[in-house]
Amino acid sequence: MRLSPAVRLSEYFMPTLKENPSEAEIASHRLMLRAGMVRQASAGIYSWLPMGFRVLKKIEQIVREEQDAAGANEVMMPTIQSADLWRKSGRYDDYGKEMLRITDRHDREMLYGPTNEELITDIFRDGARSYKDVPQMLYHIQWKFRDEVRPRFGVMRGREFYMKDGYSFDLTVEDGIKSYNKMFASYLRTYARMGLKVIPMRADTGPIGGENSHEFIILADTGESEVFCHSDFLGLDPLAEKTDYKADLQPIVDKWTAMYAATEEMHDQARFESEVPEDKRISARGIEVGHIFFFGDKYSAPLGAVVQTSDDKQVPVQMGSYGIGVSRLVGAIIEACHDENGIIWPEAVAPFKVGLINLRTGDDACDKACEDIFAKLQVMGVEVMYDDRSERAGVKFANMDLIGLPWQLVVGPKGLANGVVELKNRKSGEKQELPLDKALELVAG
RNA sequence: CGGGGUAUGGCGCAGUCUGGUAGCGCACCUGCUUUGGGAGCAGGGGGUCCGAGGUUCGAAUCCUCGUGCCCCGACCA
Repeated sequence: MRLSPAVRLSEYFMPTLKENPSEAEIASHRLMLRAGMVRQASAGIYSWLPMGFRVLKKIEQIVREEQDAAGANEVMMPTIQSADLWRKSGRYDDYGKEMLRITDRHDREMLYGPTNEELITDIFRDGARSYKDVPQMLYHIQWKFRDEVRPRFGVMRGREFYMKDGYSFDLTVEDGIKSYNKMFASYLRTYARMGLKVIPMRADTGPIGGENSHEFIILADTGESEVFCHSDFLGLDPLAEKTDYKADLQPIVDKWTAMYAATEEMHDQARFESEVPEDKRISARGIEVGHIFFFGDKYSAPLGAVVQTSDDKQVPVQMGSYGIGVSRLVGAIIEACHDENGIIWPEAVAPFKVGLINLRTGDDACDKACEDIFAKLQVMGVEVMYDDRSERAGVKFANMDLIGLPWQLVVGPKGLANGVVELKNRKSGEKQELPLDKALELVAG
């Protein structure tokens, strides 16, 4: 999907709010409403307005690229599923009220999918017969619905949410772990590309048990749960070297699981203190932005997803599932990246890279200079939002800080008279007056 | 699902106790003056006061029953 490379604010739909809506408690929820990214449709259900939708699509695209790079194949499954499938896995009765159940005109029982293990297993079972059909990894990015008792925190804990979920299919447990490791490595890259510091933490595997389940957590003051980890995690960079998915990825997994990291539920204070030197101990708030899980034949066995081995046996495939909360990430990134004035987008997910501010719309020199810059940025392939409205300077500055584009290019009559424009970096707050060419160069870099 | 709040114009709120036919700030529209960090003056538009019953000459206000939304907890991507 191609996003519009440039917009004029006078023609855009970005209803910003000066005051905080009373229903929004945490920063990301407040800022998303104030910046005109989303509007609540009902509890835990949101409409995505143009700018919020752009960010959602950018995150989705990064997820997609990294899934593809790891060798997963994209599919698209429906939001509405049949109850029959869920009866086979036994989850139709287990899932409880969180599952939104629907009856169609023929009184057939349907449901709005809260997840897709059953459907994907059914699809795989239908299309794979032989050990030669594995390994296989399938993923899709789709809306899901869980009828949470208490939705909150805006899009971070909505009832309807956009999620990437992937599934791996292998012949043996050993191969299954290899697939798990691929996803582990690709997740590290995915979050790093979004400008996030992510820490994999051993997750509670529940009744199934086993070592192979990790939650991917980012640190943010307003995070939902308490986490404990070694501070050296923050110095690791998953993008420092290329990830070779054909190679053995166990060293990468080992490197990222060697140091102590645990959520509240899994935390062991004694171990924490013995394994991590005092000055390296981080105890902070975290937000879960992904979860990976190897669960063997839990679904393949009851649903009959078997393949034939080279010695003529039928064996259920070994499966894993891998989730990334795409819509949740929009909120999570804001939680990790904002200040008192508004959002501070990491460049990779920013709705636009540059905000072009015309300080005096209607002034010939300013209008002409801005139109020229607006056109040049498009030629350079730099996504730009041009504030061409006849608002006062203060309004434009405040608005641009609120929506948090990485760069603000400010064009006013005073600067133009001296042959300069002002370039402000939203993150550092640093402002510099530069000749236009120089400013464009910096922005493009 | 337990506990607590709240519902008045697009947003934030007052008015409810003590009933008399709705108000303030922001936003919006028009005009003039302004113009480098959320302008000033003047004029203007917009509200079934969450819903349904009831009490009353009269209900945003009192009573009853619903509903939406938010917060804390338990639960979760």
